[in-house]
Amino acid sequence: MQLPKQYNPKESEPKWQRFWEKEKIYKFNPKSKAEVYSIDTPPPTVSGKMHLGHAFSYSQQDFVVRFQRMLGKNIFYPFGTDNNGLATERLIEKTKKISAKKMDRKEFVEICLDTLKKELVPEYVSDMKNLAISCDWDIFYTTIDSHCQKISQRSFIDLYKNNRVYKKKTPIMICPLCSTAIAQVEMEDVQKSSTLNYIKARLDSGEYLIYATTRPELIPGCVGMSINKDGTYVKAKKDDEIWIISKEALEKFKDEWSLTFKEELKGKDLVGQTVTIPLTKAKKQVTHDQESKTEYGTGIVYYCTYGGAECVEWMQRHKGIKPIHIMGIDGKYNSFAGKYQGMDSLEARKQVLIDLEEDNSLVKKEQISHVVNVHERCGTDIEYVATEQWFIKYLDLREQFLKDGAKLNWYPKHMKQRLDNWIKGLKWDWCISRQRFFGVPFPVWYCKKCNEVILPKEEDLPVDPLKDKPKIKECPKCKSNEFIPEKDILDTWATSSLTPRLAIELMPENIQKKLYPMSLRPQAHDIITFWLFNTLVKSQLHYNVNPWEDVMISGHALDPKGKKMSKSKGNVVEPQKVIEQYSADCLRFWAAGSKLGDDLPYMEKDLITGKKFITKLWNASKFAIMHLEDYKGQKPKKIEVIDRWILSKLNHIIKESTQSFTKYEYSRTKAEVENFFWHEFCDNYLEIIKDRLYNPDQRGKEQRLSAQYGLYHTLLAILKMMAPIMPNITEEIYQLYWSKHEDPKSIHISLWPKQEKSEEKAEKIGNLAVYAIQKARQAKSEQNLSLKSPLKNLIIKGKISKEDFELAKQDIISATKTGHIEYEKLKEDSKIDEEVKIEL
RNA sequence: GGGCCCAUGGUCUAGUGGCUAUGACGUCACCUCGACACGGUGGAAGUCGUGAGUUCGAUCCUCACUGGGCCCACCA
Repeated sequence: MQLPKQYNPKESEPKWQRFWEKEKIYKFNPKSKAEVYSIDTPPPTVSGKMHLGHAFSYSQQDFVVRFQRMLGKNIFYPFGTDNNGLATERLIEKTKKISAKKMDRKEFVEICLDTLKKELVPEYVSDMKNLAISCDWDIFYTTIDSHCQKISQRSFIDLYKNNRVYKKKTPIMICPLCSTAIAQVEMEDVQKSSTLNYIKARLDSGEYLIYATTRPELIPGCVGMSINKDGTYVKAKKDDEIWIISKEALEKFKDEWSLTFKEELKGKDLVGQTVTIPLTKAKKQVTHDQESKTEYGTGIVYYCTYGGAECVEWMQRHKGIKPIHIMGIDGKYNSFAGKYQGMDSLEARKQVLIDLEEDNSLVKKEQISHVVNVHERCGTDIEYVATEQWFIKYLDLREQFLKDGAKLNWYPKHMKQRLDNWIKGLKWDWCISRQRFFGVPFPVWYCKKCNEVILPKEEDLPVDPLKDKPKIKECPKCKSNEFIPEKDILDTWATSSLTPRLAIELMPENIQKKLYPMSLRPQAHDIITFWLFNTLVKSQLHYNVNPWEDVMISGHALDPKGKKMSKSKGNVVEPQKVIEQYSADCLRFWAAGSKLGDDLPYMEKDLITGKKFITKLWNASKFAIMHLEDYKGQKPKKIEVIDRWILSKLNHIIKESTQSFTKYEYSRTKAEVENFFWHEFCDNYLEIIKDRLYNPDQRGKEQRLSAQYGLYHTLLAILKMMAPIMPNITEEIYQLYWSKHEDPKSIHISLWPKQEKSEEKAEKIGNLAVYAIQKARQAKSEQNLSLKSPLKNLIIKGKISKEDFELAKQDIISATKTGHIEYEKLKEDSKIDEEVKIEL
């Protein structure tokens, strides 16, 4: 058979993609009795094209899925996209140049759905297919479709009925500029310079507390003054006034403020006193708070509604305190802010500082630099405002979640710590409501009269309360017939935490039982605390069971210098271009180069190595197929010792790579097979058997058949073991020859090579032969001779018997081109195991 | 501040309580050997981050430190 001289991935890869699709190679078979292996595929957020990080982690999960498929399992490998969140909303606003705020929600949602369906999702899926991801593309969901909306809403109703959700007025983060609630993930840390203001507040005793704040403008919202009861404070004389600050603060400001020390006191002596806040003249209690530190500022802090997360927490610790809501969701101060009404924080700050100065209450302004949370989109400082929000109650279950997390099989193990860490640090219940436009609506109406919550029946889901009316005629409580729809939408995580159900419920009910809990959740480490945890929570709350058995956590793709890739840095590598230039197999080869969980810098040299590997595989296969043309799969009566040697070595590789792959250590499998193929198989084995293959007249027909046998089985096993990593080139070679002799119509549904017994004796003989051949090569190389130049004499000493040596003798002669060969058996107790002498 | 990971020839990386520490890229010399010059053979290159401990013996185990990365919290 005449094979093309070169392998052309540009032709080959699309050809096999079409083949796999047409032949339904990756199709889940609901009727099969084989063991099911189900994957909770991460639904990527479709905000543009597939990026390198996706290519990296989806390749890694695809390696293990392909391996499991080759173990003969029935693979349930769905694909979904996550489109219900903010990312999509923003992308559509940007690309379509529209504003959700300024238009009808219905209309906006229509545009989003349409763009997703026609443009974003198809392009993304096509990228995934080009990468040879082996999902069953017919099992497809997108988190905004009605199937997903239904499941998401059902989840909410279920939790509501089990008293696991509640609604509460509580502070949330808002962006005053965008006039909307935002989530933690939408925040960014920025180092900003700011002013720490020292302000004087009069105690009823006539003495003054000096407190420090970067948010003086919140003075109308002040709810309390706090100190640390265990801290040491001092009274100091300032002109004719007595100032109270912490001992540390006195050290700092003694000279600057011309203070004279008067007496020391404990923080607890201050607790319970009443203090008058300047400007507003409001009277507040001095209380203890564990977070008040004597070393910061003056050791005295005022708390407002709301200066930041710490104020929110303070309010929670001090139950009796009533918040004073001075700000609306637009960030503007309301009537509770008195003369500052209508201003935003920046304007108010200026005015308050002027007023404080006039009031003679401003002691000092200090320039500081601190970290501020800003909205990543517009850079505006985050504000906290109290609004009505829906929560899932789960803080009481933390202990249980820790135990559930421990029951998962973690790959790699240490990633579990991140989940534990997160669960232990949980302080809030899970806020699932968002004041946004594009997403899954809450399936809730309220009775206009008595505010009773009205829920739809499950069979009526999904509903959009803004469009749909409740099916019931009147409120079951007060008989009123007027209802108000809930306008909020569910947070994206409330839906994506249901991905196992979203996928499984695409199957008939009798199949669903086989699929849950799922076998594997593959994902990257950055969202363990969100996606992994949330999915665990929902599964436990709904079904009392973990959603999966194994979790496989992959790392990140980094730029060549080991830095994060980001558009703003301009160091982004586009996987589409890499595939175009090198092929999907090369990209996957690179992705297989990192240990599971490790980050991996993108290095062009690794792509080149992959390309060379493909070429080598192609050339070696070309050679093999050429010599296997007349081979009919028969087993020779006697297998030559060198052939038994390679088969025995192969067995070790099969054993190790199977073990590695079972533990999700695809990088080891790749490295082991790569090394075995290149150095053992090509460099040694192929060179040794060439003579037998080319010259059966001299070496014997049976001896040639033995070489063919070794060649056939070893290369086939190598191809199979590389197939999960490089599905295209291995399929190409398989189809050129092996598919005509083996049953499965694709290498990807062929069975993973089985480990057979190793032959220790054959290995010893073969190893000695290879050692002798290497010595001969070395001798020739040192003399700058060609490797085909003949040797005069080759004397080999070793511990194998003379008879055993005879078995490999002819192969050694032909591989070294020696004119004469001698063998001497070393004594068992000899210090050296082998020795080779060469005469050129 | 809490937690986790990493540190091995110029670069990236494998690995193990003990034999000359893996491989790739690069580099140097040679070789057109009937698959492959995107190749082959051979060579040079590493005190396995620093310090201490456990041990007969540590690159591997323990502790501390230094540097890099990640996650979480974050200071009025």
